[in-house]
Amino acid sequence: MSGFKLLSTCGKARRGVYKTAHGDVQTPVFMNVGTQAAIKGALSAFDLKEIGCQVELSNTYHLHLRPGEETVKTLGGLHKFMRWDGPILTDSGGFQVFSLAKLRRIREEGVEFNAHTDGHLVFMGPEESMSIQWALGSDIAMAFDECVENPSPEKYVRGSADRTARWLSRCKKKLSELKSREDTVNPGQVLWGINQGGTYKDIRIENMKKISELDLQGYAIGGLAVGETAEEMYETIEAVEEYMPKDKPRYLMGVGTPTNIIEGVARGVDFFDCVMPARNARHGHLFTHSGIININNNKYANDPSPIDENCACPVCREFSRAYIRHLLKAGEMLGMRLTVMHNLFFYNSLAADIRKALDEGSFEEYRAENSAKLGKRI
RNA sequence: GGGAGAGUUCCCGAGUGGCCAAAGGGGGCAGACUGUAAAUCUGUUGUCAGUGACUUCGGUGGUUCGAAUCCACCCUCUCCCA
Repeated sequence: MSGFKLLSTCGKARRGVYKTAHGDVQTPVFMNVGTQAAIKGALSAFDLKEIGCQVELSNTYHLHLRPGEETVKTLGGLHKFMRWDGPILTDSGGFQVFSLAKLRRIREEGVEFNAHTDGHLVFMGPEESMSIQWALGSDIAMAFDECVENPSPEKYVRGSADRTARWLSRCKKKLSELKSREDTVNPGQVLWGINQGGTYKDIRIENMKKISELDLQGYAIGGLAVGETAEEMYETIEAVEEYMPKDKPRYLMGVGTPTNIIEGVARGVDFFDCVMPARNARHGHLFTHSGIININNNKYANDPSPIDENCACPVCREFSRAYIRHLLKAGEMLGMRLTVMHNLFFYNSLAADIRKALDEGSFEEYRAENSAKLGKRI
């Protein structure tokens, strides 16, 4: 039902296709983050098609709290619930262990949180996370992990990475139990493992060797872009990439800037996701083919041109910078909707451009021309 | 006509003799944002020169070592009584 096919390579960069229970994913790919089964900025499943989305990403922890996985399951699973029939990846809630750090207690069994919604005590371990993701019916379930901030003490990172690896075995066991025993809305769900180890290459490599033995459907690099420099991030990817299975998709979690994505692809990564295009869009920070602009800046007040002259998105086809700036300044929801649509379209077409360059054998030229340029403020 | 009150920096609004270039909010200007507790957060917002100087609190004059703050008159506005 699922599986990765490598179509071509260019150095470390890979062009592939990944089969899921809800269709094929052309890689490299950027996945669009809709934490609570919605992309912030008022985008729906209708819009996902418009912006060129291949994979939607939702969050186990958030959907567990609200509305609860049983509700979603009763309504036919996440796909039917949000009316998106393409591939869905659910993040395990592991990142919330990190981002809600003040409210947590980590033990071998799992993590106790005080829910950010109302403070009630929530326990989530690998089994709980897998059960929730199974009920949600996503196509790709992520392993429950701990994401440690960088830099962290080596001893802590090692202990955490080892525990995350133990949790991964439990995730795998739990999913196969669920598959054999319990009904679901998506029997084709698969589990991807997550590599951890901070910026310590030996820990990363040791951890990767260990988890690759579990023969999962995909492998992610987690715990990056959480405090370290871009250079450290790239070096970490390079170190661990050698030990990642060649015939499985690689996912660099939570990354990143357009530059990070091009550089990630150049280092053998296939899947990316990031809140940046959506969040920054809401704040007026927009990506263009010539670099980054802040649409709130006074200099755009009377600018009749589109956000990006070279963008084919529905927003750039119709609306001026001046109008979009006005909407954002005036606090109109439409301003956020339009900017988010543009930025996500930009990210999805960035991935499409990368694939095209790989298909045409011109990835290195593409990288040389765009990697630095797309991250520059103009 | 009589009585009461108010006029503060872009706006609203604190401040009733020195610690006031003047709280706070809004607005403006700029910055941050990387598996989303984020329609959030931060800085800045009299002028000029990089620790300082200068011009501001309706106007004019005065009291005082010192005034946005006290006094006099004037201007404008609000409310109440005729």
